[in-house]
Amino acid sequence: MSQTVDRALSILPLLAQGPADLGQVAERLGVHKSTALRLLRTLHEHGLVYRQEDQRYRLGARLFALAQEAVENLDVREIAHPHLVALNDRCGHTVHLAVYEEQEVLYIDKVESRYPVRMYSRIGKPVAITVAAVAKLLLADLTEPERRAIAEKLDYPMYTSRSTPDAAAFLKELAVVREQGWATDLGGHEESINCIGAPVRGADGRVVAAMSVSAPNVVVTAEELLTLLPLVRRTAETISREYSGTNRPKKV
Amino acid sequence: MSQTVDRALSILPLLAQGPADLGQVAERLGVHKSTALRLLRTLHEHGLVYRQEDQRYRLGARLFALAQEAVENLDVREIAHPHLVALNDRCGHTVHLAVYEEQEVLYIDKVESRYPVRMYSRIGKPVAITVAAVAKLLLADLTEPERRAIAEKLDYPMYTSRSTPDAAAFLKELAVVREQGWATDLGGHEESINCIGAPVRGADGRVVAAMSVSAPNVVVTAEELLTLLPLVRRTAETISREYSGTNRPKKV
DNA sequence: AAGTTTCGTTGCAACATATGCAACACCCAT
DNA sequence: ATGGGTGTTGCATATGTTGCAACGAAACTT
Repeated sequence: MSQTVDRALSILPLLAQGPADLGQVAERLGVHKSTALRLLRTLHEHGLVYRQEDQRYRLGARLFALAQEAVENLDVREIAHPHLVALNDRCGHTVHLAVYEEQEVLYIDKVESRYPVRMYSRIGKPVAITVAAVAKLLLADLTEPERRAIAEKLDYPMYTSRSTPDAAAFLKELAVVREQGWATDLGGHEESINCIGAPVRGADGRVVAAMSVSAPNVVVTAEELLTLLPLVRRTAETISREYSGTNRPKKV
Repeated sequence: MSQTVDRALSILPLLAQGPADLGQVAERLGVHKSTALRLLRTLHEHGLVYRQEDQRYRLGARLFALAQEAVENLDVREIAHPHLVALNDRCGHTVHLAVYEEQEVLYIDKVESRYPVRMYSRIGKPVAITVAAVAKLLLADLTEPERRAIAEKLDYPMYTSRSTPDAAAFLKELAVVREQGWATDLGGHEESINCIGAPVRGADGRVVAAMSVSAPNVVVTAEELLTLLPLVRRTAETISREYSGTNRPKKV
């Protein structure tokens, strides 16, 4: 763990929230302005940070290029995408694809129902890990000690009265999900939104990604949403088959 | 310029080419293995780098998350987006939005005609700078010495027989674009694809982004596409107005 | 199975490098 | 003019980073 690099990298999420000037960066990093300046300069040279005309800093172009390459290396996404679209065509609801990476669950694709162009809205943002259907699916596939370790490290915010309250309940839920091969989130994150999900598996049977369909209560009830379960599971299995079949052995 | 940070950041483009193990990273950085290890660890803690099962490193999904968050905060894009969609609704063709940054032109938004969900495909990727209509528009707005400096640094790949052949031709084209306030790419990148574009200007009149409409020959001829020019220019002007109007004075 | 190579990891001492300070330069407002 | 607000530079100190060498573990050979 390198202190200097650590500080420099801490600037990135800070700037992701919006442009900031030198003083703000220094303050939020807890370092002297001159130090912040030099770190920013280095980031700037690598194109990760951009300096706009008012001299404030924000994230730069190269970061986007890198991110693009990073996501291209996730070939699950490419394979899954057309199937997610097809699913969206049939049911009309929002479809998500997520992966587990380093103690986090991240959406890597999304097809939205009403506003097809508003796709970016949440991709890349960390998922509410204790309640989301995709998170349960991904965590349920870890080994028992891993699950336990993570469950105990997590916070359990009560987004709603139906949110997972604590580690014990979470582990129990994971066991259920693990056995039944699918997962739900019924109003656990937002009171009026329900969600059903299924796992995408690699050739060795391990879960490499998870997909879900979300819809608000006002459109369909939880019961109606659950009738889509076979369709969702079938889609996930189709993706799994294609992913395990056409792929080079060692990936993601 | 911080050496430590500089080395750490140099790892990212290196990994963008594909996964690498510790030894490879150390060698290509020209540092000792232990040094590379510590740098990688720091990158890892910030999620920029992911360690796959065979212990090799690759770019992490967090990068994607950061970029995503940053893109959301780019307000040109937010303001322009609905107008791009409206334009797409009317003409049916692919619509692009691009910005210039640090010697590069990048697409930051795209509304595609046939495959509305395939939006991600190229966003964030550098544009073919010597031929694309949006690139001409963005570069044409720079000062004369800047244009000359860039034009001389560029390569001029002959994608097709109509591609811009050299710096002289490029500068001449920029002068034309600058004066007429719009640009075209008629088969300069791909033989069968034509493109027309217009600039988005900020409060001070400077070009902050450029938009374009693209369509293949088989759908509409170049002449037919040109009839859309007034519509495209009007859209760009609408975005410009909204952008300069509702915003605090100093912004990208 | 034992030997051998390869790769990742750790502790440590020496050095190089990042740090905070203080002073300067600059712009905008009063 | 003058004051507060920026961003920027040179410098001496010491903090943090570096390479080394040795360890451990796993993979491959024999």
